[in-house]
Amino acid sequence: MKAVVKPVSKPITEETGPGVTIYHVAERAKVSPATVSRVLRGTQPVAPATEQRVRKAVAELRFRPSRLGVALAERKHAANGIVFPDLSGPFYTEVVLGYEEVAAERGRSVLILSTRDRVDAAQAVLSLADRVDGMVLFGRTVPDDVIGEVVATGIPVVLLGRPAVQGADVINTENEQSAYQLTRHLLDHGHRRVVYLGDPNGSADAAGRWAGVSKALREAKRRRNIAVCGADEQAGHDTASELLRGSNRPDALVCFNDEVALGAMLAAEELDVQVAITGWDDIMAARYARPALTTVRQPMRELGAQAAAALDERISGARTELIHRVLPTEVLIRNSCGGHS
Amino acid sequence: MKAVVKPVSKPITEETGPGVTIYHVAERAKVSPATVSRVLRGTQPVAPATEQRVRKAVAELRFRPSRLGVALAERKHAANGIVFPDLSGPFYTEVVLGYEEVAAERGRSVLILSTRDRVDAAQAVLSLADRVDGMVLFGRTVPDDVIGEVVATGIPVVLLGRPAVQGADVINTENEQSAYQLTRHLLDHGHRRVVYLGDPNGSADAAGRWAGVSKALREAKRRRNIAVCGADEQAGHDTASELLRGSNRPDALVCFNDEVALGAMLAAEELDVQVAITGWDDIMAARYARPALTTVRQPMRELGAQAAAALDERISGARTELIHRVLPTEVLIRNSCGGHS
DNA sequence: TTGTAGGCGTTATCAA
DNA sequence: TTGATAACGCCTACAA
Repeated sequence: MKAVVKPVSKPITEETGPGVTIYHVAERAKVSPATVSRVLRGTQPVAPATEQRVRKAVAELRFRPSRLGVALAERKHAANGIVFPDLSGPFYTEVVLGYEEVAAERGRSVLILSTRDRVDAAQAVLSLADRVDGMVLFGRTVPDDVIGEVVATGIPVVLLGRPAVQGADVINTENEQSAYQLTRHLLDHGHRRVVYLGDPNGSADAAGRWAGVSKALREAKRRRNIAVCGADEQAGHDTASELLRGSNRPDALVCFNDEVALGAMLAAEELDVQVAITGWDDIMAARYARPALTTVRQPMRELGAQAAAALDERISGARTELIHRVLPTEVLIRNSCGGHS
Repeated sequence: MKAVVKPVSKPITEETGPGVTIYHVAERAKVSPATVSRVLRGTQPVAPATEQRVRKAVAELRFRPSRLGVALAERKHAANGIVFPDLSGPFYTEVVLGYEEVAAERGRSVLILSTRDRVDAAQAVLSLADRVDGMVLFGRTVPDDVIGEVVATGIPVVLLGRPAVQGADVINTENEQSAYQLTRHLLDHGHRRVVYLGDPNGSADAAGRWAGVSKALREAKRRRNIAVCGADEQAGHDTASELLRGSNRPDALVCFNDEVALGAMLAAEELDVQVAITGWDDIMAARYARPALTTVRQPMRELGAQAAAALDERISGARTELIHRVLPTEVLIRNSCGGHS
């Protein structure tokens, strides 16, 4: 029996738990570290008797392989990142959950990064990039050139809710068609002056929705009104407030998302005016608002899950060509758009 | 000028970006790898001219130190974990955001793990434990013994919304006092038959709230009614539905959280009965429900932020003794508890 | 100020 | 079937 070759600085004591290395186990089981590794990973056959000894030693010393060592040797993190602008509202939340679930199934951990009012977002994203094997990026987080840099690092990137960037997969949810449908519905029910509340320059989603609204209005030979507006309750409230107070008051507001729509509802309530309102996302509050909010439901879990799967395919090399996928959404007509169902 | 000592398998070419190691940089700048490291980390003074050469080489080769190598050498992950049961509802979401924000400030990445209906939760938590330098665990995720194992691995652990476990920091939000206050309010306004909807065995929070309700009822010499109930909308709806249909119908329901309360409101609406209802958490839908839901607001962001800070203190060694902190909450009286403000 | 060399904890190739 | 050995990519005493 030869002596263990590598001299370990920390004397091999009977220490237990953290601090125990594969060398300690090897010594105790009277085998080489290589054999311990083989037993633990099942990469090569090991004699039953040897395996028993090794497993015994592992158990007695409570050995757990160091992720740090494994990661360096394998040259991979076994982790994915996900970057989102915020987590408010159930939208991102559900996406993250769907993502985490699938990633976990595939044995990958998930690192999150919120860029919410962070000035060094680009830096943060880049630094995340060298802690993961791949990452998904939501639109509205960092500019295109940063995404380019991430892609250049060589890790697979999946974009969500954002226009394509060279070298990255893209998964979006349908916007234009649903927005068109929503607007048609309003027009068909007699609404004449429809205004879109959102910022087409703010995100690809906002632009897509506006395109749909716009198309329906054009077809109906109606004015294509838009009120550029932020994406939260307050912005919705303030913008709607102004519109509803002005002359030539709108009779329908197609809002970028539910938060904006709910803010707008509040404004209408305050001013005691009747106006049809629609949102987007189907957040919980949308169901509880009175009248219940007409909105569009996106397959959020699915979006996250598909993103994780897409990443995994690229990381594992199972797929090399890029994908560009659009998931269908569902229009939910409730009462806020006029009381007809 | 001696040759670089360590022979690198990958020939040192003029390759750029990923794959470039500190040796490539060293060679190009005609210094040793050690010097490159010194420049990049600023750990030791380096002659200005040398520094220039190194920085130039770094830029030209687009060198980024491998996290894998750094982590192993430093023997730390520079990452924290957070384990939560779910992300539904803004509660966990906000906590995670507060956590991530502070962790990022301190230069740590955040790994998330959701245990939601995952059968191998314990395994997942343990495996997360060896990818991070410390972690926070929400109550209702894994049993005490698993937490014990995590603590045994040697990493600092912070518990949230869960009774103390040997060796871990604990941060909770106030439950009993607020529940007491809420119940007193109901009693003072003439409600006689108050029922608590929640499961004291389900979580420490649920138990604390029941304790407060219980105390108020006892003092008022009222029956201490409890209906064991899950923590989601559906459970709230079903439980309330049954209670409100039975004889001796309650005139007030103190619910474990807003989801339960909103479900209960739906049930009351369906049955067309009047009943005071209160929730907990102040989720967005609580404000939009009609009547608006009386509830209790917890400092969620703050909870996450404090958890991150606490973890950091322990990891950095700035603090060794354990803390056990309780953050104050705020009772928000709205209309669902009777219409008096 | 700079270089040498060993260590961090695994994995995996190549012999034996 | 098993062991020796060389990576993996960086950090940092210790020497010079």
